[in-house]
Amino acid sequence: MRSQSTPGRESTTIERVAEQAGVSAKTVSRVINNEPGVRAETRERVLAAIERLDYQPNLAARGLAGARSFLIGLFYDKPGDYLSEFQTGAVQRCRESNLHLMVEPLEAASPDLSGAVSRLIRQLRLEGVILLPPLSDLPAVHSALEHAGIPAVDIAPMRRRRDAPSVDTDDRAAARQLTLELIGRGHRRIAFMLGRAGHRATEQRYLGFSDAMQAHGLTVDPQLVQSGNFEFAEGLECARRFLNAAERPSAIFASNDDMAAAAVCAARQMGLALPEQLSITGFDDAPVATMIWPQLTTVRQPVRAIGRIAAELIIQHKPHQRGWPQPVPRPHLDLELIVRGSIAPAPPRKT
Amino acid sequence: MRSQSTPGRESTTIERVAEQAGVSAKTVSRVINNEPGVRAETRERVLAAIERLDYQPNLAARGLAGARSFLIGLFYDKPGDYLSEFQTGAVQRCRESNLHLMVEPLEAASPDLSGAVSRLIRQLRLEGVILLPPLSDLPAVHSALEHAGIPAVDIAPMRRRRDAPSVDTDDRAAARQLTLELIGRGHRRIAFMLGRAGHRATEQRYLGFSDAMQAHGLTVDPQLVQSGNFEFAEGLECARRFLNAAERPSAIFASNDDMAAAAVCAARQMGLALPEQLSITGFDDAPVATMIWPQLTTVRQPVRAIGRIAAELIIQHKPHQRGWPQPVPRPHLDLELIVRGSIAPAPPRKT
DNA sequence: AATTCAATTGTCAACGCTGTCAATCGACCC
DNA sequence: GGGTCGATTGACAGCGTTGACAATTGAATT
Repeated sequence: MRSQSTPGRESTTIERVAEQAGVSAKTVSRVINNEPGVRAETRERVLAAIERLDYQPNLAARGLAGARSFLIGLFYDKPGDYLSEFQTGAVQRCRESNLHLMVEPLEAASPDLSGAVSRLIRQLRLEGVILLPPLSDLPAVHSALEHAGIPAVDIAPMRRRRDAPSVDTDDRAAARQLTLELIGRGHRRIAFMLGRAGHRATEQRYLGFSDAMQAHGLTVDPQLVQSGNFEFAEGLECARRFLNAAERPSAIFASNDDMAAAAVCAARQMGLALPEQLSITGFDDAPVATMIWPQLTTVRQPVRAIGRIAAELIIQHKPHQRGWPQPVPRPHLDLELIVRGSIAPAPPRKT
Repeated sequence: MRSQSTPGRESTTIERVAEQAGVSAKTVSRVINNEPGVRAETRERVLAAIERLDYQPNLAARGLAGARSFLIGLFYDKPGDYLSEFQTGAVQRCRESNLHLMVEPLEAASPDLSGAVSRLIRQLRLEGVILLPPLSDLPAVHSALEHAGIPAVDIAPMRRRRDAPSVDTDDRAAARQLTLELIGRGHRRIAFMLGRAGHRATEQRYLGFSDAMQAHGLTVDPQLVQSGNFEFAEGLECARRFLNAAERPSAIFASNDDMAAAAVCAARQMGLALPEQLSITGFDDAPVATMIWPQLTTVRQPVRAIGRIAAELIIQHKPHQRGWPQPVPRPHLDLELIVRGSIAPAPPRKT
């Protein structure tokens, strides 16, 4: 035998299982891969042997010999709370199919993005890739992946690609609903804080807001639509501008919770009573939503579920069909409106 | 040739590079692995060929043929903001050595924890594993790893294992320093909110607090030391108990920012002016620290750097030396005290 | 009983690389 | 000129699994 570096660690091979079960290695392989054409009784016997020997197939060997690699890539740009939540969902789904997730941070702004992607996929032979925004909108990434013939799932992309699956939630509908909560409480003059440009969420949330306002014949004051870039700091500035406007809004709809938290701070610093004098809504149900007072009315994103579905889409994709079937899967996910203390009936209008 | 499932995707092999460079495959392998005993000129030639052909060695093949797998595992229990930050640091370091990180969530409470660990390492042949708390303190995990002869780095473990490396920060010193900031502002009656039991941070932060109090001859009222379990909700309860105490503390030291945010909420609901009537400190410099008003005085954890170092330790570990060298590496990391608006001089004492 | 055919199982090579060990090279020495 | 020795390089056999294809089995059919 060849000297193994890890002393004494001979792990069971498929050969040993075959011996135990009294079949050939190939048959064991068939059982492992759930291939058809194995008699039930034989399958049982093999399964028992696997169990008895506590056999685990070697991933590297499977990857080398076969067409599959059992590896899925998760490419992201910036870390964040939602990332770990998302990846946990994705890993869960992977486990059910004996796949593994390789997380790879990628500089969205890097000049050699497509080179980096190309190197990764050739090195790892990924079976598929999940792209988190803003990577899900970068042509450099898409083309490298497509060139290699590797299926990719876009998460919340700005523009859906033809023949490519994506996972996203109906932010527009949720934003509409959230806005209706404000309108229903008598708010008429509502400020809207936009997110970062180039994100689907930014666009959709504004559209939903707009829908609701229009449906009620309310006009949106352009001065009350400004960007906070999804960041607390910029949200703070933005909120101050809103609150110093000639005619103060009675509510602020922030496109994410961080900015909503900023609005809370700004309002408090100006001595406004919350939520009596100003209603505030956020989006995402981020940790901060319940760590401030008043707690934010917001929309919960099923982040873990989205991760799970993204993995599911890759897994469902049949390797031999290059490209995706028509129609491309478009799973639907429901958002949950969460009403908390940060909104209240609009104060009586000063004449 | 054997039919590849990915049509037309013939990636360059080591053989092709060898041909280009006019050497044998083995020599190319030597260059790739930085093995000694290759003439400089030859090395150049091979490197040039690799460059020209844009060759990427196949990970599965390397893993199968050689003693290494080029895979490091990151085992965690619960996702969270710090996880994605940590893993990003770890991946960065891995990249520099052409390694990859496999993230694997593991149920700390699972009855078959050691089985799960054992299956993972046999399937993946991990070169090393990074254990995030609380996994870094579970004997089931350690023993499975040790049994397989796989090096593991414990992150912030409660008890350091003999002959096993760990990465942690000097929370005790930082907590001491933070407490001194309070004492220096005249605070004498300070409440301490503990974290979750079984975490090193919980223990060390309290000790640091205790150190500082003792150094100044201040007594710690046992009624003012209670646990908020590192969670906002429980922190809220805990803060209320502190603030309703017969003699109210003039400051609260919360063991993390989430609980500090809870203290802020609790105080505000009781109508206290912050920070004039109550100073509050947190720990970690979590996102919430700067998203509330007043912003939290806290301690920044170099999370990404810790991740990087954890990977470094695994990488430095020489595979042929089973176990770790004496003395086991104990890298030192500095914490950064960040003074923000949540602390102020103690109000004059009533009497 | 011979034939047929689908179902089941096995044989063998190959996946792309590295470990082992042998071969070659070239400088240096007697 | 031949010999010696360390430095380089190469030949070759796997690593553990799966793909292609051949072999075997056994029930149904003639």
